This record gives sequence, C-alpha cells and structure tokens, in this order.
Amino acid sequence: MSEAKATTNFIRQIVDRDLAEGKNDGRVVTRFPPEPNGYLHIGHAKSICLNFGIASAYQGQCHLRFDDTNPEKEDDEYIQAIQDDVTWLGFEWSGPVRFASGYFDRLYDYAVALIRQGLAYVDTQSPEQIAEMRGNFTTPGRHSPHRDRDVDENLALFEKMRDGGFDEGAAVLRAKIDMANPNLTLRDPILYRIRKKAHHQTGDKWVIYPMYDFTHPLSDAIEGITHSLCTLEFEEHRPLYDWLVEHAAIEAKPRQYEFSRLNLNFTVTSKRRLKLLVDEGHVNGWDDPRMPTLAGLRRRGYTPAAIRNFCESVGVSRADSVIDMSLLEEAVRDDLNQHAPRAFCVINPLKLVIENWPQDHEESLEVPQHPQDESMGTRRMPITREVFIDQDDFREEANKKYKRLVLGDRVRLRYGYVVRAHDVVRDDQGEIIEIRCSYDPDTLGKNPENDEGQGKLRGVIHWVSAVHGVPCEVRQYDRLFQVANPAKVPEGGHFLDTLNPDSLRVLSRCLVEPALANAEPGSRFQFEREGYFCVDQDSDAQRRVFNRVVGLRESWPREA
RNA sequence: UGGGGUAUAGCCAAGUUGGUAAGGCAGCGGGUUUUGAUCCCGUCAUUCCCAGGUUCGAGUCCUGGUACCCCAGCCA
Repeated sequence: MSEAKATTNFIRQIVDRDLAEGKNDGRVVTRFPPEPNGYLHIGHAKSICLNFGIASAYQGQCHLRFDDTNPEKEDDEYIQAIQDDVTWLGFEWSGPVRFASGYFDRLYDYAVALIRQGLAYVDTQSPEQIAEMRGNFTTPGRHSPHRDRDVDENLALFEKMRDGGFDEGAAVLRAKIDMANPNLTLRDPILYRIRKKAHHQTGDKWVIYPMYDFTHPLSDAIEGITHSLCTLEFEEHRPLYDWLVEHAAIEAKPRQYEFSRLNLNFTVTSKRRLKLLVDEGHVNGWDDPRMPTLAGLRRRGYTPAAIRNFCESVGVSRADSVIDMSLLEEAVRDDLNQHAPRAFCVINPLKLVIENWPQDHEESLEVPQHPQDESMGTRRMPITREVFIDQDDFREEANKKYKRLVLGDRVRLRYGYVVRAHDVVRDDQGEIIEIRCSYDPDTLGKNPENDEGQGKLRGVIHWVSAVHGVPCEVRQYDRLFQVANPAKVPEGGHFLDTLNPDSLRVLSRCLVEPALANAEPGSRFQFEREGYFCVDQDSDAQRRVFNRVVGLRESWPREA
C-alpha cells in the first residue's frame, strides 16, 4: 500500500546533525548532476530520489545541473530526455535548469586565482609523459619539469591555452598538490585540458574545458549546495573536492558524501553498455521496454510512484549491493494493483461455443472496473454464444488441482455464467480448435443449485466475446540477460554473450474486450489472471499493442 | 603492489552513550475470495565475516586475520 515510509539512512543522519549544529544557516541544498551523455537509468533514479527526497524532507532545494564539461561525449538530445525523465519521475527542480558550462567564465577566473596563489601551473609535457610521471600504486610520482614556472609565465601560458595557441594535448593546467600522495587524484590533478570542439551550450567560445574534479566542487560552491551526494567511486576525489573548495575563496563550503550505487541483477546499468545495446541494435532504442532506462521503464508501463517506492525500499548505504529484480517488479504490482482498472484479454484464443445459448442472443454485463475499489465504476462487457478463452484454461483431463475448464466439468466464465464442457472439435492435425459447452442460465451472479451433487466449481476463467472481441498484439518481456551479473564477463567472453534471445515475445492473435478498443497509449490495465499491461505508443486505431509490464504473482502447484 | 572503502537472513537494510537483533522483498503454513491475484493471520538470524580479548553484559569497544569493491583518463 501507499508510499513506502522513509526509513532513516546515514545521509539523513548527517543532515540532521548539521541542522542540529546550525550549519549552513539551516539550509539544505542538494543537486542532481547528470552528464548529458546518455539516458537516465534506474540507478539514476536512486540518486534523483535521494537528492530530491532529502531536499523536500528538509524544506530545502534541489538543483538540476548538467555536468557538461566534455563536449566530445555529450549531446543536446540527452539534455531534453533527462529533463523529461526527472519530471516524469515526479520531481521539480528549484530554479532554472543549470549547466556547469554556465560557470565557465567564473571557473576560468578561479583557475587564474589559483595560478596567482602559486597553486596551479601549466604543464606542457605530453599526455604520455604526464601519465608516466604520475607513478602508480607503489611508486610515487615525480615533479613535472614545469612545476615551478613562475606565476607570470603560467598566467601567460594559460591565456595562450584559452586563446587557442596550443594544439590539443599540448598543454594542461594542473593543481600543485603532492606528487607523492598515495591518493593518485592528488598527484597534481589536471584542471583544464584543450579540446577544440564546439560545445553544445557554449558553442565555440572555448577551446579549453575544465575537468570534472575542478568543475564539480566549484559549481557546488557557486550554487550554494550544502550536501553534494555522489556514488562511492568518487570517494578518493573528496580530498581534492575539499582542497578546491578551500582554495577557491568562495564563501560556501559544500560537503561531499558518497553512497553505493544501485545494481539490479539480470540487467546492466552502465551508460556504456546500455549505449552499446542501442547502437548495435540489440534493443529497439533507449526506450525499449526491456531497458532499465527510465524511458524504457516508462514505456514498459512502470509508474513513477512504483519507481519512487522501489528506491525508497532499497535504502541508502555504503555497502555494495545487487538488488533483486523481483523487488522492482513487486513495486509496480503494488502500485498497479491499487490503481489499474481491470480488463479481460485472451492471449492464446480458443473458441468456446455455448450450444444452448440462442443463436443471436447477446447480453451486456455490467462489471466493476476494480473489484476492490467501487469508486472506479463499472464497464459493460457483451457476452455472446461464442466466446474465446485461453488455450491454457482448458484441458481434456486434469486432476482436481487444475482450477480451470476440463472436459465434462464446470467452470465459471468470470462475471458471467457457469458452463460445462461437453465436447471438443479438432482440425485435420488433431488439434483442438473448439470446445462445445452448455451454460446454466440461472448462475448469473449466483452459484448453481447444488442439486447435481457436483460440489464446488473448479474455478473462474476470463473470456472475450467472439463477436465483440478486439484483435490486439501483446508483447511479453523477459529479463534482458540470462545471468544474474552480465557485467561479470568470463575470460575471452563478451557481455553480449549472455543476452536473453527470448527477452521479447510478440503474440499477435490476442483478443481484448471491446471496452479497450480505444485505450490511450500509456494507459495501464490489469488483464485479469494474466498481469499488468500498458498500451504501447505503437498503438493506433488499426493496431492495438499492449506491453506486459509484469505478470501477476503465480503460486499454483507444479503438478496440477 | 600503495591508498581508500564495505561485511547483519536468499536479496536489501535498521541498529548512534555497550543492555539482550527493526522493517521491506523472497520463502513457508493457514484464512477470505466469481482473478491460482489482492487482502488477512502466523512463521522465518540463540546470532551479526572469522579468531581472540575487555565487560555482569559486545552487532556495537580492543587486537589480529579473511573476503569483496574502488583508484594508475587530458572521462564523469
């Protein structure tokens, strides 16, 4: 039921403590800082929910800031898609959409200020030399021969960098920190590099671009971010973050805190791999319903509330973890069970002829949209002499655990009458193509008189009128990968090796009840006894396509 | 290999001055049910990575191990 209640986590405890100590004048300002180089996925949802969630829990603010410092990988396409996803998830950022690139001028000034303080220098070594001089885990780095250039020369050189006087790779600006530090990010980290590429926001104004490590803390400080939340891999960057905040002479002192990223089994959540799936055509785009992207989940039929509840339920900690896909699925079921109207859809149709039903007789049954929620109203469902039921709902013989139609036995057509199967009709191959049955007219809305000594009905099955049923296509999805951890590739293998070849099953001979003939793309239903479905955007008046969001929980005896 | 992290049930995760292991998901058993769904009830860690130690008392403190994750981009 309802929104999962927020449990505490270490981030909230830090905020509580800061507030108790009166830090930041009681302000709480967070930010969600995506790089526009791909679509957002379920892992980002965790970060979005955390950042926006903290802000709203403390009457604070959360900024949306594009961390766009690398024009080579970024694209305008992603900027709109990311905003759409955040909005769709149900969050509203405070103020305008921000861009790190919007701070390039100020960032440049901060860099100049560092140079003036003797804390940064222009290094004109080659990339190879710089890498080689950095040392490694066991060997300390060595000073660049340019480390002690005087301030004026550095200023002139940095200006020359800015003005295009160097080729790409010919010079970088570095912070002067500690080449022997065991933390490699402190070995005179590069602050600016030369890229003669147009930037999606700043055009060709710049040929030098600041690095993430330089940009992020200063952007946070500029925006007055109080709590800068990021994932664990940035932990060793924190000393540099603090160093820059310390030396850049900005009043604000944002603090960085790291949490573990969200991993889901049987899928991948790395932009690189997701992009590969798209680029090589293993899926049909970023919004393919099998993708763990927000766009994919949305198209699949996931609701924002389901994803928010899911993120709440997985919690926030610093321990590496892999969340079971079933938790995500349970989150949508929970939401859709409450809110999705019910409908009948026969996936694999098998004709059922009610022999004692008058030839052209029709009845219109009034059935609830949601059996547990009267406020959702009712709909009309026509029943006729011939209906379709699912092939899986009929057997010529079965033990009593099989709660569906069996030759010679009775079952209820849900919301309609009780029928008894008498006979089957076969085609030339011997396949059953039709069931002949009779109905008991006195069983609408009540149980049959028990004078036949039959005991209880076997069960209840769904059906669709053969006359009024609407043809549709159903797309059933399965996990994208066959192994729990596709990112763990064995020696000599490739992560694509474990792609699930049956992740998409298209069933095109399905029949849905007429009430759904004009269902809007994006609308969601529970197809009773089948699962939750969402009208795909490929649907139109001619063709109706339903995506299976997730099946109903199933718990019936294997032997039946 | 140097540094930085993390270990509580099948999967997550609370546990903050040491006081006798929350909660969710999964599982199991039962009840209601015109969806094998939902809903409801019950059950599910004598034990917290391991080994010692301190203490009346340790998941929490101390010592020593072990396992896993991250870092050697002019990516973020």
